Amino acid sequence: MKPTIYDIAKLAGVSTATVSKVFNRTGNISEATRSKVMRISRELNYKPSMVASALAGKNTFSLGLLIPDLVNPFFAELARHVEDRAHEQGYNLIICNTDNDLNKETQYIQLLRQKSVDGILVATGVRDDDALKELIDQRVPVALVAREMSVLAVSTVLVDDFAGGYSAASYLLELGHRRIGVVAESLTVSSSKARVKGYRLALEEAGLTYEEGLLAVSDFSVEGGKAAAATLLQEAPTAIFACNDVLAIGAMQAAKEAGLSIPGDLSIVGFDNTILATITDPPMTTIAQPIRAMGHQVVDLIIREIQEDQVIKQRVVLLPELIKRGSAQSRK
Amino acid sequence: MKPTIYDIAKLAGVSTATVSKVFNRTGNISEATRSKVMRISRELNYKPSMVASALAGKNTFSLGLLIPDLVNPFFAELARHVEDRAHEQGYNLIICNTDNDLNKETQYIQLLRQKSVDGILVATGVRDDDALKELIDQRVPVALVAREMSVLAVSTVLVDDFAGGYSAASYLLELGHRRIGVVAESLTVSSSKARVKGYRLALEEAGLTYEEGLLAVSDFSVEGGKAAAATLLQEAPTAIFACNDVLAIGAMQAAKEAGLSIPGDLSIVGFDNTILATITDPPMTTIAQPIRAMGHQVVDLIIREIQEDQVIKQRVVLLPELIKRGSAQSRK
DNA sequence: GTGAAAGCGCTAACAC
DNA sequence: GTGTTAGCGCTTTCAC
Repeated sequence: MKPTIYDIAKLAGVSTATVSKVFNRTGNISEATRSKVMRISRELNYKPSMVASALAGKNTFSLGLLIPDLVNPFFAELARHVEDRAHEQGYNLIICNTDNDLNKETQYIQLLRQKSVDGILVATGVRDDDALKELIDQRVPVALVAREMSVLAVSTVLVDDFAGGYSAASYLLELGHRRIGVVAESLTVSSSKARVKGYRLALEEAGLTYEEGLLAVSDFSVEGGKAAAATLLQEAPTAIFACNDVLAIGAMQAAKEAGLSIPGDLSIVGFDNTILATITDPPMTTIAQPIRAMGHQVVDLIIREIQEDQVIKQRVVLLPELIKRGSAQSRK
Repeated sequence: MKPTIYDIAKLAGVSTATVSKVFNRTGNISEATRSKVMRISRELNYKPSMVASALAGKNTFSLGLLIPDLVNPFFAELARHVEDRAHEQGYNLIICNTDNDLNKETQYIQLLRQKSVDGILVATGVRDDDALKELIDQRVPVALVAREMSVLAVSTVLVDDFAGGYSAASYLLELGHRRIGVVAESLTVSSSKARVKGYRLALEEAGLTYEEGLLAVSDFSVEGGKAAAATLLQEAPTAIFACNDVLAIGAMQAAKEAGLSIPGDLSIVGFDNTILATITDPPMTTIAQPIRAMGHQVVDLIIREIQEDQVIKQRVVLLPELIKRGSAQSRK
């Protein structure tokens, strides 16, 4: 049987309160009893049960992370950095893949609450999420990352998607492109929408009119991106801005299949700067999100909310950065 | 304040035992009281606390998953499928990235135990792991996935790595290649070692001698694979078998940098069949692991161990499959 | 079919 | 500096 605090107390000849205090470094304990308790604990290989401790009023030291899909390298990288930071701070991460499905999201939130996680990190793009609102009403620590929910007072860490879209389009414009297609993920996802808006503004500032025909919407997959880009190609663009690296890869494939060389015949700019962008041929020019920084910041934010009871919510907007590699060049 | 079982009991005019029974569908409860309890619960939005329930002797319904790194698409995909299956069965997943670092692994195992997870899934390649042995001694449900530990009696799900290496090399041999390099991940990782052994046997069966010079060891990264392949190239191989897709991508990059065309001048075969293999140019010929099946099976295995107290441990070996795409062809 | 009560392992007043 | 004790929210045995 696993030893409990009682076993340690008995063997060390002290009370459970004392044992508890040495493990929590609370109260005032003499060095002598402290080391005795520690010795006995080590001998019995005693480790305090976090579930008992949680029930007795302390934290569970676990965080929930709601993301669409780990297979998406952007979210895998985000999850990795979130987990790293959480672990550094003594928290564990419960991962929940929602596929941006409202039902799944609601279900997971429910579960996480029953498990009494200390906070919930939300990176899924579901809009209009009552379960989320409820959480916030009930003062459960929540923070958004890489997504937005303007109506809610909730701490948020994201990249300036609008600026990213703007900068992608501006760069392409600078290179002399005039017919620039855009392949977007579902426009119901806030980040995707903002990127397209940024793109649109850059075009309009350059005196071009935004054409519906140059926008193709896709689900999140290489195949989707490929199909979307293929339809776009009929409009004879000289460049394509894809709202994430996965879609950009689809676009690259579509171009190759259409016999177009990249960047010779078609320039492509992606978004995210995941591992994917480094392995394409040519390497992908893309808008980098500071994924690591986002992960760290959002964890720090939520932990502050957990520990202090009256914090000022904040919205951290990080700036994306254009990474020039080989998939975009001057228009011939 | 969140409602507790006492609140429900009081309002429903029954005892807490009764409420507990209706939520657990145990004992015999009249339809009348059942529905009354349910109604009140719904009105108060009552959800049983899993931490209290766990302390009172039930499961926590959470599993730990130890993996090297979520950024590695193979493990991201594995984690996704594991999470899916776990969720289907009512379990949550706590993800732990160990970077194959023994210290981190030990630390995580410790933490997971303190959190009283119901079982621990191990996909990291750390050898000789005392913490793991201890777990098994203490009858904590443990299962290995995509890794091996022959000395231990522990349920395992993996692919036949040896057969995979053999089949990769055989295919290349069949295509007429005679000088086949191999780039491996650290040979301390069981799966990697087995793949190289399979490769070696295929060579020897074909009457070739295994040359040390044709083996390059790399860390797990595109750059590592690239560097390893670059040294290999000096031995003028006509084909390279890379022990995973990430390394294969590195090899493709090295080849291109050396002015070699793929598959014209150099054939390349990878391993894993992650999303990466589909996006290279040319698409990568690789050995597919049935990642989804592995994830599902290992979850089912561990849940059986959790629920039944006397189970026969088993070792499930799935067969890898050669996926022919464009990165390997007949030797000219 | 339902309830009383002990107990899961720990924490935090409060008393000494 | 250390101990007593009353919970935390639930499960479960046993009695009715």
